[in-house]
Amino acid sequence: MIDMKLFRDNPEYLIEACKLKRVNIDINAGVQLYTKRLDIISELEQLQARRNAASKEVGQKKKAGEDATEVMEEVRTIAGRVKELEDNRKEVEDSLQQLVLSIPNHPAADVPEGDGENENVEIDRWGEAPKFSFEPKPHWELCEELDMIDFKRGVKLSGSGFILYKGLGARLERALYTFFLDLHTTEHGYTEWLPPLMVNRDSMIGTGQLPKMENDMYCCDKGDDLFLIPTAEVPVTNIHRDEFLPREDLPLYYTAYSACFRREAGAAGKDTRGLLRVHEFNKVEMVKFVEPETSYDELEKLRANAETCLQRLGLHYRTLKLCSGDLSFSAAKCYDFEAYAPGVDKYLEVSSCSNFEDFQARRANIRYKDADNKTRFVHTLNSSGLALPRTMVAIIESNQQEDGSIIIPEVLRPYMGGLDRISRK
RNA sequence: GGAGAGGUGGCAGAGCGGUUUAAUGCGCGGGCUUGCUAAGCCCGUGAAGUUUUAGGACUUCCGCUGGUUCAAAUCCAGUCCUCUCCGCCA
Repeated sequence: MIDMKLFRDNPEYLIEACKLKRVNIDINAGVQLYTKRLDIISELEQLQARRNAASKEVGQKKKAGEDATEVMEEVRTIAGRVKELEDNRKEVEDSLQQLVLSIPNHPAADVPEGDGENENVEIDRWGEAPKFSFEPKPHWELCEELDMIDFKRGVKLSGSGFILYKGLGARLERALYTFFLDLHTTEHGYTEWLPPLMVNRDSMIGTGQLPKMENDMYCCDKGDDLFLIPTAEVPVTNIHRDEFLPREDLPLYYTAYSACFRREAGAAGKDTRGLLRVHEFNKVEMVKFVEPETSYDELEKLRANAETCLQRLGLHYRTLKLCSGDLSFSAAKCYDFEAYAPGVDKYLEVSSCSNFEDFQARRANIRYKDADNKTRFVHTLNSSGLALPRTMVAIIESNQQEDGSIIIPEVLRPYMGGLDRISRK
């Protein structure tokens, strides 16, 4: 249940959040609903108090053998009015709930204000773009030539945006997510999970995909009301939904590999060639549950963990700090990492690294007791580490040779049976 | 899919229409006493909300949603989940 207090405490804050995130919502309507709700509750509680007392009185009178009809009649009258008020209350709370769920998180103070991706700020670059003595090819050509991906049959099976990996292509995919998982579990201190790929509605609301993004989610609605996860963030963050976390367990570091499913509604035709934008892809995700005071330090550590993935693979990349208008619905602050792919000559987003503060914890009701034994919401964070298709693009295009072969990054070779290059047959 | 059993506080587990103000135990917190690989005793101990200068007061919550009743943890219906057995099946 969302914290309704938001309305009373600081509507201006919510209005500002909507403005910065470029979301159009009438907060004042919510404030009115909130006030109305308080009035209803106030009358309701007085009546309930009287009813409880009177009911007890009936019991006592009956036990003493006295006549209780008068009190019984009073309770009956009260019960009618109570029913009426409860109906009103439910109606008001449903509307309010709907509104509260559609308010985005407020951006952190150091997030630049801006409209969209053009106003994101590049804050760092690592490595250098590879140089070629020949014209580098795009990955879709290389993958076809090296028999790594069967694009045509993938389309036959499921439609555009579904990838059929083959041979060493499939092996490289497996090598990549295995490498990431090993890195996070052995060097970065994360616990590995393997979650369900379908989750219920409560889970989708908990992390903030619903209600806003319902159109972008694959839904299995043959009476099941289940959704295919768009990221492992959803099941992994919801592991602790409706739970109290022992303070001594914090911070919790979780990682999970999963397939991810996105309808990408409205994105057709835009940078969709090859592996650039697909409906189903593999990803390794990192999720943290931390005490609020530490969450921005944890964000920097998380960021370093994600960057380690790119650095070990030897990929040139840049780091962006997202502006308010490009931040996701749930995020307070977010870094994007974009790997350079020379074949398409583009920087491709391979990871998003976000602090959600208590936004998801409020929706998913994830709490802990602080040092003063006060009940508080934890802060949640997550980062891809990494999303595979575009990482694959960057690896393939960056490591291509004039003869059309691809050099396999050293860290992946143990996962490729020692193979150091993928060549034409 | 069929049949049965069950879902109560951090945990275990009573209660099965009206002093339930949810027993009792464990755990946890505080205090006292005594010291010999320790224990004993006492007190306290769920969440959300409203209200009060304070102490406190009030409401809601016994899986969830409805219903019956003057009154529901307790009765009824639906639903979700767990367990046992049967069936089917990778």
